[in-house]
Amino acid sequence: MKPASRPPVTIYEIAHHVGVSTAAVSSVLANRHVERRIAPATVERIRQAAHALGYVPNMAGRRLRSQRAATRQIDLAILTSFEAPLPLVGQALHALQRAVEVQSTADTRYAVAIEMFHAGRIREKAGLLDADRYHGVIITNTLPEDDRFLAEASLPYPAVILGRRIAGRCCVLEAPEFVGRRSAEILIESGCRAPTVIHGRLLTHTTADRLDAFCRTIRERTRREPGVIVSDGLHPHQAAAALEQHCAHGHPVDGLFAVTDSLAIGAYRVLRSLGRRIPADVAVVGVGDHELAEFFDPALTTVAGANEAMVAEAVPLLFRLLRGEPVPPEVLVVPPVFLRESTRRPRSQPSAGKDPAARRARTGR
Amino acid sequence: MKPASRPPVTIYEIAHHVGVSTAAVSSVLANRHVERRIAPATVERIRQAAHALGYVPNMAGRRLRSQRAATRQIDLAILTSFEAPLPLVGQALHALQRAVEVQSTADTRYAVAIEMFHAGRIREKAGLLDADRYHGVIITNTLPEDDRFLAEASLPYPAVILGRRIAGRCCVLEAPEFVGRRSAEILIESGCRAPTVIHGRLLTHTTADRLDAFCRTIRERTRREPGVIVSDGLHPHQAAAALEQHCAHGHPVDGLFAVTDSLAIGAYRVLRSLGRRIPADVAVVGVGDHELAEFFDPALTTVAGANEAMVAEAVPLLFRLLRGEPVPPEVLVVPPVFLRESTRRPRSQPSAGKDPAARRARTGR
DNA sequence: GTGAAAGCGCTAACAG
DNA sequence: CTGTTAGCGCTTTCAC
Repeated sequence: MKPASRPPVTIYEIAHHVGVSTAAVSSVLANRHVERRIAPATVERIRQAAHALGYVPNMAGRRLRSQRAATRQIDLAILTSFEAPLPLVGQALHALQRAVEVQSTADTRYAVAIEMFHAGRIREKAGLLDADRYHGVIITNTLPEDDRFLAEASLPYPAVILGRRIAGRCCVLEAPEFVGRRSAEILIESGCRAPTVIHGRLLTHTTADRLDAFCRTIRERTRREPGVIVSDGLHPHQAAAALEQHCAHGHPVDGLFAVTDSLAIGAYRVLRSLGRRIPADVAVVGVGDHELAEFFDPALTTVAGANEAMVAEAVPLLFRLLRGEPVPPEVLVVPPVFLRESTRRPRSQPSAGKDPAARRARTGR
Repeated sequence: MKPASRPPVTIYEIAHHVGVSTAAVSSVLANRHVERRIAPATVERIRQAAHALGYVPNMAGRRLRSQRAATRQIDLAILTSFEAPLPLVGQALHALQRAVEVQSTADTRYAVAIEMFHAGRIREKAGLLDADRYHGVIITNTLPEDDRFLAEASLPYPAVILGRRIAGRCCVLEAPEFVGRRSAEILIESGCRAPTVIHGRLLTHTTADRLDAFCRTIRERTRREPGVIVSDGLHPHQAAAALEQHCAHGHPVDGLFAVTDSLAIGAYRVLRSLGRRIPADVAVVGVGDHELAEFFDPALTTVAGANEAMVAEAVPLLFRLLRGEPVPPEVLVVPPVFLRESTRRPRSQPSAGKDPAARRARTGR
């Protein structure tokens, strides 16, 4: 943020500067000087002055006045973090746009904006609490710090929160524990003895829940500690590095749960380069937010992140809030599960005796 | 679009309805009734009335008035089609947000909106020509029909066009022919005898250019016609279906250029299921807009779409337009090339004699 | 506790 | 051809 500069230039100043009326300036700026039959020389002087003075139109003023056809504009926003993977934002955006298109009437138009904050620092986002910006927002990809802020802050507009539970707000969530538990079960059913989870250092509400549920389920069912790999970030590169190091340290891995799709992609590459076959040597379960999961080789089994489903719930909720209708404080979405090749471990386990790495992993040591 | 309904409710009507002044209504609606010490009963009645009448605040009015601290708001938008792949939009959005963050000052805030139109039907987009919405826009993912419209239309705000050349507008483009030509060269250098291109039915300026340049280069260098596969859409499924059918018809393919990354993904799967090895049997070149190209198996060689580079050029251009500074009518971006495994055809071609499909393909028949 | 009233920056109807 | 002026819907100061 740079310091403030001088106050905005108005058409009044331009008019004064050129020595004409504001009406003349207005019409020139709106390219309506032809109808107004303004002298070409004047038009030119007005344009020059506007440029020279650094005129920037005030859209609020323009809108307020020209809204003569009684078109009201509804301003919506999606609030997300810079660090978040874009696909979820893209999905939300797409769903919102489609809804908006349907909701649009001759006298109501919508604008969908995106606001980005730095993960964990939503409170520093300027203008967040201003009541003069948005009619409603969808908030997503927050970190726990952000959630805490949102719980205290009184946002001056209706909001739907995606993927987090925040007291007093309308939230759409993945059914808690589901993803972590099902992923653990899938790995166990695949015969894994050394199930391991990989996650990024920054844990959101959702990823923390997945991690916890996975670990708990593994402990309960196998009486062992699950392996845990912490990646610096969510990028495949980082996941690959973390997994590689984990394996290099001799930790056994024959089943991998990636709390996020991008982590699974990174894992695939390392496993391939280590000569570990999927699913024969290592079964992999990902979170299927990624539309390409089924195009991986082998196709990735996913306990699908509920993104799409969550978005589908959130958008109508936002419109209900906008209309002032009552909404449930919380909507749980149970994500679909896609069993694909990455966990379809053959019963006969043909490689068990041949591959030393696989055997070591499978014995849990 | 539904038909119009009654005109918007204002605080004046609420005030009238409840029998209080607009000042009272305003303070209640802004949750400032405590400072104003309004009677709880009145507060409640105002709230009820607002709800009952279906009050929707007019942000323009609010903003105009409360803009006392001289904060001016700059409204920017990214205009894209519903049908476009979201990654490009995501990149543009991200780049724009980061720029906006830097540009923000205490007295200037930015809002970045996204507007979506249906491919080829940008002219039907309501409010596109309204001067009271945006200070500037970035337009992308247009089809030729849209480009024609944009060339005629006089948009009432500065615009930067991504990936298309439109007379009289500031455009950022992939260096023409580069992607198609380089891709053709890479396949030829890989020893392909039956290079084939796959593209979607809808051709944008960019994809058409890639297709043309590819075909021309193949013809010039090999004196043969390139194979052409037309996919119904850009989705991997559709690409897979198209390629499968092409192969089923006995058309030889030993080199494939996918004008779009998602097409390459679909192709990978089909080739795998047909038992064709990449790159031994079929070399594949994609367009590397996809951040995951290097995580494919084998890693995909890409003549990178210039998306990232284009966006990096476009954002500063938009700000220069906003400041009224002169801009070049056209900026060409030469995309980087990433040679990866999908074209690293081994010199010895160990499979040439063994795989009948491969041999057939390689002889060009 | 509450109302009256002055504009925010702009457009457009109207009067020269 | 050009200027004057009345608001658009809202917030806020000031007066009661």
